[in-house]
Amino acid sequence: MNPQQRTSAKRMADTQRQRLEAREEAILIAATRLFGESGVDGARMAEIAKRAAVAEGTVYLYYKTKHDLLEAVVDRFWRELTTGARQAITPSETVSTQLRELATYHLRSLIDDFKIVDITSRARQWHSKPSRELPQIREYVRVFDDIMQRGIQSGELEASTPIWQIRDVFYGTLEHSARTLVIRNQPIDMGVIDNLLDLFDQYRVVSLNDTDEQGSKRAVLQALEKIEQQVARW
Amino acid sequence: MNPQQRTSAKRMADTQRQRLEAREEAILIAATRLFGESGVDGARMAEIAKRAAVAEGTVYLYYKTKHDLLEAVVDRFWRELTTGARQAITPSETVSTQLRELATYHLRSLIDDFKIVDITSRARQWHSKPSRELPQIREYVRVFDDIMQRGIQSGELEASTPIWQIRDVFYGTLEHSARTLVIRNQPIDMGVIDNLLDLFDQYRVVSLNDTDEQGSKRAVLQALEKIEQQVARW
DNA sequence: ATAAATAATGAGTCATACTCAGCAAAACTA
DNA sequence: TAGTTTTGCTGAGTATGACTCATTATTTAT
Repeated sequence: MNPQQRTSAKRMADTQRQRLEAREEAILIAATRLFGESGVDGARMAEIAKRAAVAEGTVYLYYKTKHDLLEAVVDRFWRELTTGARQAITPSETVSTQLRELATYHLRSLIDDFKIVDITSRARQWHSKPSRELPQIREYVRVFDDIMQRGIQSGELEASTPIWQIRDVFYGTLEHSARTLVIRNQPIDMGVIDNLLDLFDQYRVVSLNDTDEQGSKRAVLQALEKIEQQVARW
Repeated sequence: MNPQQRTSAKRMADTQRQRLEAREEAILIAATRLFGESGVDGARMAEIAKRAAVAEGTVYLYYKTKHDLLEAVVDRFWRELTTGARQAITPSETVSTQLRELATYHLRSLIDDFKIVDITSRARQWHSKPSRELPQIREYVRVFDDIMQRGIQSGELEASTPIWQIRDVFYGTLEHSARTLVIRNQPIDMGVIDNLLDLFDQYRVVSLNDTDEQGSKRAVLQALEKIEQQVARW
């Protein structure tokens, strides 16, 4: 085989690979659309194939089952969300502002693409197998963790509460709020984000000085109540 | 028709109605079990019928479709959860304690019956129809609202944040935390509840300002007294 | 140009949610 | 209590839609 031929063959192989990837992408997009329109159960594999301009059997060359396809759709969605979230955050900003940026982006996305978000839970369920977290969601969640980590390292945030608990407050609240808003057919409500971030003040390191009399008292009170809770347990 | 006969007929009608209800209940229980074991897609209508000791066709006399049955299962679950939650709350206790009781009960239930909780989202989805809240969940949520309402009326809680936003923090956080714990195969973690209730302090009307020095002191004193009471008990 | 390997097709298979004609039991009538 | 009507139950049968695979088409290798 001379170099000329090898180059040619390689280029061909490349375009072929691109063709395959384009086909896979087309199927994924068609599935995303139809799942959104008709729900997972309402979506017919035949229709997905038709919209992707392939034969029904072809879909099965790329995705072994309907559930596999569903997983791929959901995975892709969260991957794109991760990219979007990272872009929505201003690197130079304070931790608190970054959290606000992330919260806003997240809530808006959840509302806009609520159908896909709703379908996410389906992807986690596979017959009797235990519910697991999808890899791409774990990746998405890291965007939050990174911000928090930075806050802790800079001394802006206290590190006494496990980060996963704070994370669950953050994402749990936003997801629930998104559902509430969608069900009520309301647009994004910044009040939700203001409220959430007010709560997050609690994780801020506040020093007990004269200039913050209220904060001091609150801190003392909270400390006492924590003791009370501990004692109450035993 | 003499009274004797009417009574007899009525009694028969009653026992007949009971029989029907027992059958319906049997189907519901069989479905709950199997949905939990095998997931919604893994559960076969034939198997549900078999476990309920009825013919497959009979199931369809009580529930028009599998999805209907699913809805009934989920509805029943949340109805029982509502009863349990109301029982878990001590009427004479403070708002803050009641919230803790509810949070603990809720988190524990979510973890114990995670399978059914996970299935709840399926009941909301019906092909392309928009996601809606199930009636019984709306009822369940009232347990929380009632506590909050009482807190606002007694002046213990401030009313500036819309109650639904606070509710979303509460349930959203607990649901997310439950998922985290289940996925990690961990038992209930009281830290989650402590953290959540610490956050809820923000909604408490604590007059920690100059103009109400007494109120501040009273709050601190009350906290100390609670500790004293707890310690006295042990 | 030809063979080998890889990709695509869609008619056919199979599992299962759901139906319905026939049967059984209960309720009513006299 | 026998006959009649009404109500409830049954499970074999149907329709649908996910998935398969023998065949055909396209690409790669020589």
